[in-house]
Amino acid sequence: MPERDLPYEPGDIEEQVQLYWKENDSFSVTEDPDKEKYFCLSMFPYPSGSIHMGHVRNYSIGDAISRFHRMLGKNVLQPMGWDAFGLPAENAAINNKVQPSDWTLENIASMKKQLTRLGFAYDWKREFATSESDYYKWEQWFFLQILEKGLAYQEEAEVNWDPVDQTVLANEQVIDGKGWRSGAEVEKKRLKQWFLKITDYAEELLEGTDKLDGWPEQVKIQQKNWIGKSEGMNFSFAVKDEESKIEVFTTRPDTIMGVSFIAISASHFLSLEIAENNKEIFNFITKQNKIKQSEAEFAKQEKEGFFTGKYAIHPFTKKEIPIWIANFVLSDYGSGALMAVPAHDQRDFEFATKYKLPILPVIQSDETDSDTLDQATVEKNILINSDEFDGLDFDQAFQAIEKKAEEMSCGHKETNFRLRDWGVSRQRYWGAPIPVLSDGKNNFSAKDLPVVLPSKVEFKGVSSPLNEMPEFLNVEQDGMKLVRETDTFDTFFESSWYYARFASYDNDEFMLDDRAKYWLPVDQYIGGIEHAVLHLLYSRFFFRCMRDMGLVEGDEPFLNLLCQGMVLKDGAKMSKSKGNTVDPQGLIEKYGADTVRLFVMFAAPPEQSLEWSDQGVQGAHRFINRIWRLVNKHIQAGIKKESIEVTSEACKALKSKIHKTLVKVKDDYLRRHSFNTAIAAIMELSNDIPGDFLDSKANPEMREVANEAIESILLMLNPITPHLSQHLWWQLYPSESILDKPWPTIDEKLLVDDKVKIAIQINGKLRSEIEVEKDREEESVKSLAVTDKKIEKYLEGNEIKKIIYVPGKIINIVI
RNA sequence: GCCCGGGUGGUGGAAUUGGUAGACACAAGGGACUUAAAAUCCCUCGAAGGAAACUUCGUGCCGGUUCGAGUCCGGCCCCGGGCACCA
Repeated sequence: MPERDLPYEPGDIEEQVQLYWKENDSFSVTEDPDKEKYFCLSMFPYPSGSIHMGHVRNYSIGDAISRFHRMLGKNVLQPMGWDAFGLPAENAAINNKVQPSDWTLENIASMKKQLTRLGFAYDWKREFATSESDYYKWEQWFFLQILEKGLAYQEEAEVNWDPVDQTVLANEQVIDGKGWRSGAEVEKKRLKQWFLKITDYAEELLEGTDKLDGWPEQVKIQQKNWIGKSEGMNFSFAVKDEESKIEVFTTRPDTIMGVSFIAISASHFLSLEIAENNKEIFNFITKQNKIKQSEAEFAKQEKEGFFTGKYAIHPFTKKEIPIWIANFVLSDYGSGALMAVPAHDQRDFEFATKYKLPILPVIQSDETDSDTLDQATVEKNILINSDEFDGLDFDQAFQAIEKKAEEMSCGHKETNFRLRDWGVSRQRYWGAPIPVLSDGKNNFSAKDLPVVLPSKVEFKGVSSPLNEMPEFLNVEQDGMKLVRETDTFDTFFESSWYYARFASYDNDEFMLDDRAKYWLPVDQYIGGIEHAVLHLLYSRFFFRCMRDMGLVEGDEPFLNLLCQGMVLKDGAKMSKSKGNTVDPQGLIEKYGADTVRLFVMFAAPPEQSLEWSDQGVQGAHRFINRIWRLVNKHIQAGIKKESIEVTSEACKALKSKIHKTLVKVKDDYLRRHSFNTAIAAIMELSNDIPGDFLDSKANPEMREVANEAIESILLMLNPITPHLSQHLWWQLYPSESILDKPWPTIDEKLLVDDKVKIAIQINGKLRSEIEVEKDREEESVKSLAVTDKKIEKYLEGNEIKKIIYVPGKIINIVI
């Protein structure tokens, strides 16, 4: 019997348990064909220097899921790495005069220490940072494969340009249209940039979304909206007295007869043409084209436009339709022009109202008098005022209009996607260099050249180091003078395939090997909702590219997805800028890792935001102390493992409670990911152990059931408070590891009660309650209900109209 | 502006498929233990009325469906997040 070590000292216990894990290499896994594999992955962090509560929450959830699945006998892989390229390293370099690489490595070291202190079950041998050339050389190789397949191309694109600092700015570096350092008015600048043809996969990504059964509905909707497939028609409007034509795309070809103007964007070729001879329009489009606007800003701006003085010819009626330049037309969707139908589109309606343009209703609705309309009617319905198309519904009209347009060669059916190709070029230092050479006209793979960052280059706070290294920049290949690409990859490039590299982490010869086919797809992915679109969509795209190269099998990288909510304090998101952060480090030192983990898991369901509470942390700590005392009391009473028949009511009741709790907690962990209710159920069970069961004077039957309760509690808590569970398990079974203990076998017979409580309602209001045998006949239960003392007085003088009986639950008497 | 979430006691939350609203905690109040404090243990704890039994009301607001609605439907208000005016 080990020495009793009251009171609970988390620091010592956790250190001791973690040392045991380290010495036994407890979380190192390899491929095992005999076991079911389970790949549990939490989104890897950017190494900012120290972990925050969001990390603690994210990784506590991932660790609980990993440890639980290990108890189910699976071969569980839970790796961790570092998303190490990015802007903050450059900023720190400028501010602190350190190299981004040094700064990043230091941050990784301190964050790794913190994660280890929290006791997360990571297979650290697989750790990598994306800024290591051993990692990014593979994505450079991968990019060259993509390039050869024709999935990468160069094109001019707009960037934010700071004219004072002479540098490209990220969106977050633009504040109120000004550069964050210089304060200079930011300009749009066009640069040649690399794009990946994600649009080639648009249809497949969209179809795949529906098959993601393990993903939250809201994330799937966001992805679908982002891909944005819309089916409609393309119409070609001739410009009066001119050769040119305006192409428009519409999802509502049925409203073609209601077109009252054509709206074109400020960067449409016709706008630019007219601006040459019109100062006013020139100023208008210059203003529109000056700075890049976010979509939200674009949406909120007051509708503005200019009449071009030109007219388009309606393809069917040949009527003249004014052409307007309008600020609500996107330049990079469709053709940058649209047919405006104010009666049936709200934006068109607002514009038409402002500029007194005609509103022509062509779809039947309750309100068809255009003079009294106060908003557009967007619902599909029967066509009116549309000549030969009158009386048709949407589908019929679509067909008829399509046929006529085909005959007149002025339009055709078209499918449009919202999704645009992924621009991967960044004009930065701290990123993976794009491995391409150019002779000024053509691009060539930098296949036989070292593509890693040259180590002798010092970071000076300007874009790529290669810019300043003519001897490195200019190379000769087969007698041709070539120039090296100086841009680096978007950091989403690294995070789009890192999950796969964990499987083949030590392969020097190949990007991925057969081990990736064993481990992938990720069975459970956990991370913030802010990655609902970009990161997850790019990963799904890359996975398909890797599939098409035979590197991985299947279509999707992430089978199940859990998006955890934000951590709030005083109702606002915890952030440095708001100054409302709580440092996890201090809490871990004060209460221990188990308390912090227990609190973040108990305070809210994982998908919801979590309101921080210092008192809640104390509560979690108190519960751990209660378990500590409970187990110690139990051990002091003396454990005798004997299989004893359970006969007394109290013992039967507790045994039943144990098994019901085991079922609930397993379901909460496995299916519902409802850790807060799982913990609540464990608390209930621990409250339900009668005090005298833990007394040395208790009979063997009571002691036996108490022992079962204690063991179950430790096993159920193990995924959340692994140090406490392991330490106390050692008190019961010295030197036995709890990590691979299976989930206790559930005795189905104990889950069903002989007697059930039935609520009795009168007209839906609770009036009484009776207890009956669980398989008692319906008629018999009903007659018991109507003769119940409390019920009788309500029935007096009233006629029973109906009795509804929900077996085992409720009786409703309608009077 | 659009899209997606959410709104339940003093607080965090529970109610899993339309079936007893408030599980489990936190805070507060009262009590026990203690010389005292801390820790621990016990009791009370949605609102109003009532001595009590109990009654009425109550899940953002208004209406609907249903024997029965926190849960489903329609309309609205507020809060949070995302964004792409997608024609």
